[in-house]
Amino acid sequence: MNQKVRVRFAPSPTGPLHIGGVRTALYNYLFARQHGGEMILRIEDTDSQRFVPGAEDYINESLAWLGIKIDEGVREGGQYGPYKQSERRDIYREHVKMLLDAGKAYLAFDTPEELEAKRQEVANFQYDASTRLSMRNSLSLSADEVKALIDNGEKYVVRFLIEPGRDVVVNDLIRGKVTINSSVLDDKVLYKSADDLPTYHLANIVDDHLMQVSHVIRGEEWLPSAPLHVLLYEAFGWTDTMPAFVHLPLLLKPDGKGKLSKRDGDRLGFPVFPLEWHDPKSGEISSGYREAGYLPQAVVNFLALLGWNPGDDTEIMSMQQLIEKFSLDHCSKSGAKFDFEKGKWFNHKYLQELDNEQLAQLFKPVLEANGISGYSDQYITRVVSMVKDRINFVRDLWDQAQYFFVAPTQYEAKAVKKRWKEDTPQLLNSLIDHLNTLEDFSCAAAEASVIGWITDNGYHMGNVMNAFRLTVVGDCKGPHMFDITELLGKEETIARVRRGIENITVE
RNA sequence: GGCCCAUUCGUCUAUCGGUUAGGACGCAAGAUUUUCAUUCUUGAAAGAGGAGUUCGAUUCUCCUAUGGGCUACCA
Repeated sequence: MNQKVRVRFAPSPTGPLHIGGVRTALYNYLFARQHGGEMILRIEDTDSQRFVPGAEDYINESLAWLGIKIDEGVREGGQYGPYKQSERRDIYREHVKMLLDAGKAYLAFDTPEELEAKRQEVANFQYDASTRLSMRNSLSLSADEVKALIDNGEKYVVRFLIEPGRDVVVNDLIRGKVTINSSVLDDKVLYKSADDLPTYHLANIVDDHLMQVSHVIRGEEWLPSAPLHVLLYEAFGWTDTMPAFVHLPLLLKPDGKGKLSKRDGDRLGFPVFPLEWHDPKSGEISSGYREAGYLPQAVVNFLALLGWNPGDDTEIMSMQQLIEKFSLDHCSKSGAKFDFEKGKWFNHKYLQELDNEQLAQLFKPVLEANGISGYSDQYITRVVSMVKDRINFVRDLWDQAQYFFVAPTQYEAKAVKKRWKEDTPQLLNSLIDHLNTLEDFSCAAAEASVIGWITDNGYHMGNVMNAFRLTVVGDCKGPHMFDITELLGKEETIARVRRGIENITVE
């Protein structure tokens, strides 16, 4: 590859960035970084009807959260700007004129209503070589008629004139050669006079060319229009510098059919957006990975492996490692069903790699939300160190560790039934007596002493320890018992055992 | 309907003509543990179907089936 690698991520600000879009951005980023190239963020706001306020900020914030860095864009600047298509009208007008002058495009005056009527009337109607002469356009109308229409202020569109009967070849880097006959393509609308804006197809080609994009890496939904894009490069005479095309397989619904959509998240209970999104119009809130407790590195790692693999069994990879290992050769061709369970596992793995101190800091807001305050960082850090291996999300820490902050007031029914026998209160009372004699309440000392006491008296280890745990924790679960009591301290431990004896009753 | 793309365990995937078809998630069992979880070990689990090409096909070709995408003055 002698050309400088320049890729772009070109979302449309019509709503929150979809997780599939995030993956496309990620692959672009990995590819660019690996080749020492540049990554452009271009805002494709050519549909004035669907523009959503806040969507652009959302895109920026999402990419930043995930660690996908942009080299050129609206915020970052760059020498090929503007990077927002609505600010490039002059450029598009100029290029539309080039095609018009070369006879490779024409004006069409058919109204949306007329087109709709035509589609009703003719099955599989397509605006192409076989039908264009029967429509109202600069090919079927005389020059005078066209001029009159324009002078009269009639709205028109510019359509690309497609020559039928040609096999157009798209050389896709992960699929190989894809051939489509130009006869199945329609004369696509390139520009709309109504809002003085191009459509995706024109803007895309012009911008990619002007911004010197070397590789167009996008979703598979664009594959059918790739031949059109090739034809457009030809029409402009840019074939020599045409970028390479890469169409990524889609992210599919975990269960049913079709590609992953906004609704699936709500339906199946997992986010499909990187960040929580508040829809400005409907007020509807869609959950995001960040708010659901995911670490950005986990999301990146998980997403990277949905459609690509490193060629070996490595699964846990940092962004840097992904950049080093990424390869188009190892991208799969078929769509990947979204496996939320595996996503959880990745988050679990990444959580384990965090320092206890870092995790403690993440835990603090959760504690506060549960009305807990006044604990030292050391205390929280020790709690975290004991329970971290059993969590998938930061918020799970509360379920696993709340007894370190609040004494149990309820006792798990199943555990009580299994572990609370008639002689348990009596047993625990003598345990209290023994605990009271302890000078050293540290884990090792307390454990040695209590176990000695149990064996000396011939008690059953399981009976004593489980009942003990039940009173202190509220359930028969949790880390090593004497680690808990050491942190809780002698007084609190004994108080809890006492309370347990008073409150636990067998049905 | 038309056009295009795809098809290996339930899921994500490895294999680039010769393998006991490998790994991971999930699931199951066992070990460890005073509990739960972690961890460890083990197990069940796949080449859509049919024709070719070949000494030999999961791998190459074709057909069928199935899945997906596109078919807008949306991207």
